[in-house]
Amino acid sequence: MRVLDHPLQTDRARLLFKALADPVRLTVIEALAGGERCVCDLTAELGLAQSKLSFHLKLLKEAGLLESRQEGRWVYYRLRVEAIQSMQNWLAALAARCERPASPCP
Amino acid sequence: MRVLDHPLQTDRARLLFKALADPVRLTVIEALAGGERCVCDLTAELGLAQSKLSFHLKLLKEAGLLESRQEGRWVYYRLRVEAIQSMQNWLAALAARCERPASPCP
DNA sequence: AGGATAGATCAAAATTGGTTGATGAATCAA
DNA sequence: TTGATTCATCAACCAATTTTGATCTATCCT
Repeated sequence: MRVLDHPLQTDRARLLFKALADPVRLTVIEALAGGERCVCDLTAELGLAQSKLSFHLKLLKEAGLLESRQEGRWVYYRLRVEAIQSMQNWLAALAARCERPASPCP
Repeated sequence: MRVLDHPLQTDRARLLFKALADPVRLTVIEALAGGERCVCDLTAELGLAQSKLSFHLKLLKEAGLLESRQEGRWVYYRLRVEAIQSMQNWLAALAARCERPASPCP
């Protein structure tokens, strides 16, 4: 991995972390871990105002954590497992760098 | 895992994600992935105002991502790999739930 | 002791984020 | 076509975070 690749990767990771840094969005994520759901379903189950849920769904989608498909009047959202894997990979790379032999002897 | 355990775990994860959801803090994290550093070192290397860096270091430490030790006038910060592992674990659990056989047949 | 340096803390200003209620677009059913 | 339903969008408001510059504490050196 070149050094200059890193900032981009990191910024992408940052957007993913930011997307998960909110209680409402985490609730949505956990609800969707069980599988695809339509918006009205989520609204009811989570007891959220419709515009509020819509706001967070959009944000999660833009971050790459969700994808959606329309079916008639309904819109179904689901988790993108690849996004979760990206985060895992980023964290794994970070952890790996921490395990390094440490700096040259003093 | 009981259902009621979950909110706590999730909220802890949320705080970690939040801590990583900032460009300055990610820069700090990456700098510390190379090993322990003193504050003045980081200030110089990252070109940050001292109070600004101090603010973010405190936040990262409170989130459990960093720990520090004082040596004379200097304070050294380092990454807590356990925190990174916590995040990895949380994500792995989430990903595992996504792989489920999906809901009962329709 | 006196001066210099490292770092933490604080309050005010600036910025960013989230919520709310209203409105709009698309789909469907009658 | 009309009315109902689902969802997205918008602007105004409110709340949380971040930045900045100043001040404070502790440690060290002379």
